[in-house]
Amino acid sequence: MWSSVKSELTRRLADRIRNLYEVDHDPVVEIPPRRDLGDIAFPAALHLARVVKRNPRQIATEILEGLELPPEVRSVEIAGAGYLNAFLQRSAGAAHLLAESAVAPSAAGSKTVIEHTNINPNKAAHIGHLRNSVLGDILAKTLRELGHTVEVQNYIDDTGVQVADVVVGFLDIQGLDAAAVAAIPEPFDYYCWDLYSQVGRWFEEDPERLTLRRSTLHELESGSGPRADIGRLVARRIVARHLKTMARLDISYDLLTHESDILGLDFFRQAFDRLVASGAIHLENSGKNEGCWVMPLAESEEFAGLEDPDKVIVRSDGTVTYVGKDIAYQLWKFGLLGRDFEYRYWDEQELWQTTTTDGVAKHPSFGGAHDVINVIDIRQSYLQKIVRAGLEALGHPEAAERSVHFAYEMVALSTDTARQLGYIDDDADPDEEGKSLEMSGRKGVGVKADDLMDQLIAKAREEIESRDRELAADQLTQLARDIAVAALRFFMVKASTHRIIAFDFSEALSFEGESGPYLQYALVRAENIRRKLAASGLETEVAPEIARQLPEELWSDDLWDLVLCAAQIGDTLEKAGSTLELSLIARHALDLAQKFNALYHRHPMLHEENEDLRRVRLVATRVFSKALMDLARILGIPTPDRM
RNA sequence: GCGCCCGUAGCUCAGCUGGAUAGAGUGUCGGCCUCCGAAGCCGAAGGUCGCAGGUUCAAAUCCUGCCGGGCGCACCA
Repeated sequence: MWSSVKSELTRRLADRIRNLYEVDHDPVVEIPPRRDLGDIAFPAALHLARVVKRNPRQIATEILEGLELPPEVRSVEIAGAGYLNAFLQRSAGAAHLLAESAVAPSAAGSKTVIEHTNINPNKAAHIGHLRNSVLGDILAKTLRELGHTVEVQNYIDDTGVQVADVVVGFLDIQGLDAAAVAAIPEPFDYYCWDLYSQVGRWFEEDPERLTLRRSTLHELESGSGPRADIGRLVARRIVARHLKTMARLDISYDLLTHESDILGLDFFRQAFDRLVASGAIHLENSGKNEGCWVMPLAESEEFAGLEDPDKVIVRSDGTVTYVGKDIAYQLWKFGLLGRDFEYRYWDEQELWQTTTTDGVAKHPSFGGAHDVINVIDIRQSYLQKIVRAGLEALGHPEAAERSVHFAYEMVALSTDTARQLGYIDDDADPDEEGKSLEMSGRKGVGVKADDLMDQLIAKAREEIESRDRELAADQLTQLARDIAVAALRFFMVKASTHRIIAFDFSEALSFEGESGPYLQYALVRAENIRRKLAASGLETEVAPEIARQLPEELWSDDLWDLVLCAAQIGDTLEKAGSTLELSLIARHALDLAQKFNALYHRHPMLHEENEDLRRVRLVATRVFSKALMDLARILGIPTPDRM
């Protein structure tokens, strides 16, 4: 009803304006700041003042005169400088929201591939990775809600430099063989976290040692030899850990795609031949890129001003850069490569993954997307542009157009947190005061995702226990987890994508104010009211037909404001989906919860004698719960009924 | 050097395609648990919207130029 009444009013207004002034005007829709001003505002008269050369209020009067109102609209008034403000039928509007969801799938079901997480399989996941995974997961849920078919892929860079470095650590520093690496106890990803930063220092001590990285990288790419064996082992063990970490946050995937399979199945060779044939890349015969296959970017406006106008796709030693492999992968995602992976099911992890040779005959169909969204931090914008340029060069401008880079800013550590963890000395340079510290897997600087989860769960448990909730042990465990998940996911999604998050322990561990638990608490209260109503033998539900008949004047502005806020969640999801600004969903959820919590103290239900008034309040509460449950589901925030 | 992002209350941030008294959270101070759960609510204090121009009936919002901070421009990803 919300969107239909908006568009109907807009249409009638546009008609009226055309008849009156013979101009085509597309009326802007706004929401007035207060309910006493109205529910939908049209500043059309203000915009027309210049064209029509008349006082806005006068124009508004002329438009309003003879404007036929849709049945959902009670009245339209002129306000302020010349706003046309519509007031909706409140009982009817609320009844409508009781009967139907405020979210209507709009997409036609076309397939979207979302790539997210993509953590290098050589160390534990840290909170920066969590931002990626949480955003990717919420994006997938949002698009599904809007009617898209979504396939989530987690790309495993198991043949890259980062894995190579850990292999060097095991083999050349620690002198371990594959069996010994396999025998290292869990948490294996924590072990590698330390080893990886150790390798970095080891290389710095003697740059000659970098030849070991090079030869390891070669072996990883060819897939045979002791270094390749250890590489595979490391990648598999780490990925298993990452999946477990993500599962704690209810994040899962449809498919793991391995870079090694892109190489093993000659995906890159396929793409390479086409890149050469199309002239998109050429072999450099001189200069600093001598012996490399490069993609010239100088002519493209998008890449203007680069220090080096060429991007290396194949290194002089014959190995392929990440971008090269990613072009092949991107082609496959669109079904444009002309070949497919083999697939097998990873039983322990319960998900499909690509493979090179031992695939099974029966598997779901993967790839072949209409749209592709890559969730990757903003620092990789340059590389993502090159991937798009590659698609374009290969004659797929439409695929390039539908390749979206969902870029988000980094997670850094706040000064306080960095100091707590010992990354900054207490007597550090005063100039550094107040500056956040960038995390670095290479340097071993960061907060591990599992550590944060553990702390959140412990804190939640403490909070619950302090309240004497009389829960069984397993209920307490479950609830502590639910609250921790809510806190963490909300923390990651409430920030705008273009903002750097300065991660601060005290802020992340707060369950008050703008937090996930705040949302849960509002829902718990709403549910609790219904339990109490039931216990008193009162009705806990109002049928839409009854709600429609409730006296209009019982709707106070504040109660109606909550309903109107709930009516708009569909708009927010649409906007979040189209702009990739998922924080809008979090903000809207907060807005709902804040409004409800405020009403909660002003409009008691149990002790209200007037049956109709009680019903109006119950309707508002039900509409609120439904809307916030919808948003919580999309945000991946669990909704316990007690806490 | 070129490109992108940020600069709004002590701190962390909202503020949508210009529009109705610049809003939250947190912190500080003061209230509210014989009354549907105080992880909550109510109130107070707190802002030259980085600076300077410009466009406009109207600018935190658009344009230009500065200043301050961050990031990118690898044979790492």
